[in-house]
Amino acid sequence: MSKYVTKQRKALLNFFSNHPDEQISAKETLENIGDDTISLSAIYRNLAALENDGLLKKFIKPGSRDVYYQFTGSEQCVGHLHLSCKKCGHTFHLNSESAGKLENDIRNSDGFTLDKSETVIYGICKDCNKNMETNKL
Amino acid sequence: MSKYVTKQRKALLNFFSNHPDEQISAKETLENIGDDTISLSAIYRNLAALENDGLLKKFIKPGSRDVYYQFTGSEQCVGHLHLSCKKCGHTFHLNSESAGKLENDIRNSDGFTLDKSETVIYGICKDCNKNMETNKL
DNA sequence: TCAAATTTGCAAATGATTCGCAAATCAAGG
DNA sequence: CCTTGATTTGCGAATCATTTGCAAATTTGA
Repeated sequence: MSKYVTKQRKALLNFFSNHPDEQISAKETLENIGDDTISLSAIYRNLAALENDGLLKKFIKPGSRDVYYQFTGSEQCVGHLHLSCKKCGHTFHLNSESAGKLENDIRNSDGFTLDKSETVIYGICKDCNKNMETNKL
Repeated sequence: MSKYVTKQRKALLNFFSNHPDEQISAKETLENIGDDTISLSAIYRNLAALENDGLLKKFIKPGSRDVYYQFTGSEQCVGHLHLSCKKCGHTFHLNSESAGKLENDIRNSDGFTLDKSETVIYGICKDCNKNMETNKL
């Protein structure tokens, strides 16, 4: 898809590789990159290209109206299923054993082939669960 | 949240209960309801209310720019994890045994509590897998 | 260094979603 | 059934993110 390596694309990929698992909006990526010679259009076009290449996930957080992006093309992300906490917003990786089991279960019972790079599992993370317990007492 | 049962809300809920697992945009729900005395505003407000009540999932399909809604409050849906096929767009329920295993695995290994009603698992369904095989030969 | 292909910035266009407000509808009680 | 206060609606205007057209700038490979 993308043929030329431009400053804009480099900046974007550089940002994502320094912020693995960050879930972020288009505008926020630009703000974070902080280079005002880069336009929002370029950001949008590059995000679309990355998504097209399967390196980027695009989604809405439950309850939010905003569109978020998350890079899934980095070494540390490839092959992992993502868990996203609805409370704190942090992202975690499902351990590969459980992920493998799920993958097999789904394939065997439903003939369904899981796409790890597209899937986000929502719920409440360990810490947030703890905090909710604590605050209840 | 919602206090009054209005015609608009009834129509929306009626549509969803007749179309379990349908993934559909706001505008499409209105077109499907086909009552031109109902406004898009009302649709949006009711969709937001349902989402707020946890009866509706809101998401973007990979590759698409549109926002889709899926009712998760019906009997047949409650407690099921959804599988969404990236090819044909159909939705399936993960069998409850696999879903239960996944839920336990995630909780035991990561302390993460799965939210079934928010999560959509993406991949390729059985039939589409078959077709892809067939067309390859 | 040159030319063709690609990408960019800008500003304008698009399109979905939200919002304000007066009018219509709803639920509950008399 | 009426009446009344609370809630919801429809409308049209306002927002706001995203896309697009096009000329200029950048990139790549020869």
